[in-house]
Amino acid sequence: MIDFDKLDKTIHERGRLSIMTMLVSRGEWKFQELKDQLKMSDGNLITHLRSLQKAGYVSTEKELKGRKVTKYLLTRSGKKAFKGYLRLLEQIVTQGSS
Amino acid sequence: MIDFDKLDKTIHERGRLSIMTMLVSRGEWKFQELKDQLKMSDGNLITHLRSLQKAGYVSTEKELKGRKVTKYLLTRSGKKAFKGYLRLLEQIVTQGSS
DNA sequence: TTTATAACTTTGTGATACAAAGTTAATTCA
DNA sequence: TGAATTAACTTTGTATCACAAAGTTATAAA
Repeated sequence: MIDFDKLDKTIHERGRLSIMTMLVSRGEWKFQELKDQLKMSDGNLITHLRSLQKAGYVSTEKELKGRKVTKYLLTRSGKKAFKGYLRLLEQIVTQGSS
Repeated sequence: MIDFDKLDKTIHERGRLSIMTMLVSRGEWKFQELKDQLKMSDGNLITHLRSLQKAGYVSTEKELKGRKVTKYLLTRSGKKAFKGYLRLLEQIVTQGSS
């Protein structure tokens, strides 16, 4: 039996899942890029990013030169948590396809 | 890019995802069996089952003889929707593992 | 006919997704 | 220089929803 208690709720929510998937597929994303790709409102996006930061999954880098730009990236812990999440997805896919 | 808009919210929620995964792995489940396996309260379980029924994903069978027992099973449409959902999960897993 | 059980329904609470509008700081342009 | 623009927020309000707990109904066993 799959242990659904282990399903990470922070990652599982659609908005944050899409963010995590982007961050894992490419190292860094600017706030604006995430917003454009994911078509979220500022408020919604920042709130999800804050949840992910609060969970320790995401960190930021500010560009000191030029325009005010914030880049978001996965932490080591974020990568690990996402890997664990993916393992659970795999179990679901496997069980659902058998 | 994965289209997260296509992610079926009815299925994606943890409780209902666990129900759907059970139903696809074995044809029929009694209410009591689901409750025992998933450790949900009556109210929570029935509410999720109702949502799934409302979406047309789940149907019921009542035993006419003996005790009052209700069995739950996937509809054709539920199987199809779940397959679509799994395809999206596969995309996430693939993208996340590359 | 009392008791027990399955399958509900109802109600209340707390969490949260999301949009919209407002704020702040820095940069560019007139 | 200062007005306008832009990025990155914060705040606020709403609507949804997960979940638990307690109450209801119908059936069956004792």
